[in-house]
Amino acid sequence: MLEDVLHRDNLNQAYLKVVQNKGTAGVDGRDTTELKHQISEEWTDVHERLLSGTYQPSPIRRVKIPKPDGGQRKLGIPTVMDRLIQQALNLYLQPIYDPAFSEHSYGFRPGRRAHDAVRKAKQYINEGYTWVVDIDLEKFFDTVNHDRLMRTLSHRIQDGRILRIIRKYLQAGMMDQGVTQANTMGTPQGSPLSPLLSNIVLDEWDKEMEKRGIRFVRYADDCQIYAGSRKAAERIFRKMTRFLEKTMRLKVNQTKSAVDRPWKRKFLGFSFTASSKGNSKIRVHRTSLERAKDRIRTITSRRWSISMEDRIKKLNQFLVGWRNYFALAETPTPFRRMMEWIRRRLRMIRWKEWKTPKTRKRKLRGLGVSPAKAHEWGNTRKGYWRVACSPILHHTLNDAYWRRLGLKSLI
DNA sequence: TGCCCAGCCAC
RNA sequence: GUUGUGGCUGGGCA
Ligand SMILES: Nc1ncnc2c1ncn2[C@H]1C[C@H](O)[C@@H](COP(=O)(O)OP(=O)(O)OP(=O)(O)O)O1
Ligand SMILES: [Mg+2]
Repeated sequence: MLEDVLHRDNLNQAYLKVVQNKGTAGVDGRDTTELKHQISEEWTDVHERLLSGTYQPSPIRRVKIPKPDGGQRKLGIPTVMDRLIQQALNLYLQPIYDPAFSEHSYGFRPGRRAHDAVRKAKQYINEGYTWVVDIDLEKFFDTVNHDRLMRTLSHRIQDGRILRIIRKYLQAGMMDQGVTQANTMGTPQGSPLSPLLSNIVLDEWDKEMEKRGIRFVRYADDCQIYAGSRKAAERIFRKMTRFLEKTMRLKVNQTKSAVDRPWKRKFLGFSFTASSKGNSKIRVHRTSLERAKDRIRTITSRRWSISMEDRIKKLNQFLVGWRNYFALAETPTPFRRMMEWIRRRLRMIRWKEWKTPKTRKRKLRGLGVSPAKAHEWGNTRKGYWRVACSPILHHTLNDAYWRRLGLKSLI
């Protein structure tokens, strides 16, 4: 019921999410800090029009951002008011739809992690299904068919007012450089409701695969299907391509999709080691490792004026976060070599704040080092480095290392 | 247990 | 200039 969507508690939660996301303004130029004020001024009117079915959402704002593969991602940013309403719809619809989704679907779903999807994939491979049909959809969100989506929504949602609001959001159009344009397909990349809608769309595909007893793992539009032979995999690929394009009206991305061995493919940032004895292991895919190196290069770039301490803090929090996700890998990631590489890069930077022994000693004292030790270590750059910076980097490798040096905390 | 902040990853 | 969903890590507050 629409009244449940617009209930105080639901709206309050939706409001908090919009504000805490700290996103930027939509076409009306109002940002999240103004939302409270905007609600107090406009909500009674908006609420009225939502109930009477005369609410008209604003068009989305087009923003293009670079994709990791070099392409462009076209974001569609709704106004904060529309984000609030969509958050409320999402909070209401998520618990209705999510429990009915497939066990093998992992993307955009509460309580489900990419790690579980990768573990499941590994299990299939080690059960002997060593051929994979790797399917990715082309411009997935942008190609979602409105009529099909609305029809599937109408199966579970009785309240026609909710359906009409969702349809209005799908048809809200976009505004680019002052020109508004209507749109006939797709759900905006950047709308709070889009991820759930996309899962509602692809749930039909999940059900189709389950009906055929296919072993698969899906994360958003990235689906891995496992088979025992190349022939079987290719047959599934043809069947699924036909299903997706003919009956679902979506497009299979020919350059990103393929039938191959799992260890030749990337899935959620990981890949696998080759094995014919059911002994494949999870490893970090090289492109993910390259992206990490790129990030480190920019943090340790000489052209970036930032204090050494801040640089190391940034580096450390990146490495800790990065490693946390990729710790799932079972092959030893070359962390030690990476650390050496990072240290070499940092040493090449001329840090002017450490020019004199005096400033170095004062810093060490501030870190809780005894006067005698501060004198000893602060005299040389090398000594300062070893005590004040190196342990932080080492910390990501070995927690015991810097405790040994008698430093409690640098961060 | 709840809330807030910073960040990382997937899509 | 960068939206969204979901997950996770670290820190802080009571
Ligand atoms: N940063 C993001 N913000 C919002 N939505 C996103 C973001 N990244 C991915 N998505 C959503 C929208 C995409 O259509 C969907 C699948 O991602 P992805 O396959 O990388 O792109 P895509 O399917 O739109 O283009 P491509 O043709 O390159 O596959 O996930
Ligand atoms: Mg895609």
